[in-house]
Amino acid sequence: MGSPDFSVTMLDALLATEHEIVCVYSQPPRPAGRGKADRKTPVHMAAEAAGITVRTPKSLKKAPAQEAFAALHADLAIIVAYGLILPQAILDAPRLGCVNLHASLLPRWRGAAPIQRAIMAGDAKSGIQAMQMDAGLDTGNILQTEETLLTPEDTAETLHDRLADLGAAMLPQVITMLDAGKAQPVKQDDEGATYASKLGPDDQAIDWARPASEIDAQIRGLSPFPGARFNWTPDTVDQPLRMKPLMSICEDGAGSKHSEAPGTLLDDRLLVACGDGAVRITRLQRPGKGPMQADDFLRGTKIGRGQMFT
RNA sequence: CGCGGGGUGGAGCAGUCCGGUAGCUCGUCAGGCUCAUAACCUGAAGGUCGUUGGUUCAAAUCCAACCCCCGCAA
Repeated sequence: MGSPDFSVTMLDALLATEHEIVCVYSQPPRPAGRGKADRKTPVHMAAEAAGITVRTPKSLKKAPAQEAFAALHADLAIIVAYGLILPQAILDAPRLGCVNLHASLLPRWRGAAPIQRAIMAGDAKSGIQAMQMDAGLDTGNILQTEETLLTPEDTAETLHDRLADLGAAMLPQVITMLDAGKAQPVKQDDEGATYASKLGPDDQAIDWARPASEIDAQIRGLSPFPGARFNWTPDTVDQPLRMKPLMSICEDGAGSKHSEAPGTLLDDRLLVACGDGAVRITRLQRPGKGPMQADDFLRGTKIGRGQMFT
């Protein structure tokens, strides 16, 4: 069970094993992209391409859907970023239970957007974990963990890809362990739990008055989707442009002291004054355009020291 | 038929409203200067202005259709 690209990586890993995949569950096709036409999820398409039966119920709370699931007589269910709550009846159906792969080091970042939240919070490390699902939100017992250290160059994209690869490598081991009855589930410590709530517009808007380190983390944590954003009004235009920074470097060391108002450009190469320190934007996107390196942007744009971002 | 932005030498852009010699910041190539350089100077190559049709003496620019790219709480 899964929906986005992240889950496709795990599906591919399963396809490479000897195990039989009796059915794939995914979110129903939804209006998306240009034209808002209904689109199948990445998992849906990948499963079809592999010739596997796909089911896309809107909910699993009702008896018919639960009976249909039980009728599969699956040994095990693997859930990766599926997006639906699984009622107890579903959790109990497979002989070996339901295993969830979650992209954080639980109990930190339970919930919807663990990858982005980890970077936005400036965490030193992240990871992916296999967990025996229970009725709570990402509260099940941990079966296996793979950690990875975060660097100042990491974005949601790089971490996403890295965790997907780690998860794909880990998944077959977990299944083998469960099948052999050798799994050793470890209880989570609810004390340190934090929640990775869904990303919204408030998460995207940059407040230049905040410290440089936080703004840098925000930019990278939301890159490339959905993207942080700020407004810039060029001299030649009267409407502010909604700019989307995709990569940045935090410059909050000794040499970055300044007395400019937050949002002011401190040089001609996109060094922006923050409440504390400054952030240099190194990759960005302007409305209607594709992502570009700061160098390319500067070549075609009149912008320099003293201008203001809001 | 959801809304919107855009396609101009290799890159990023201006020019389009108000038709009249294809421009800017770079890159590339050649030469020069320099102990030296991603620096500086001189010169050169490189473009059917997304496509097709229309209007016009004349279209990147105005009109129509089509193709492709991008953003909109993923």
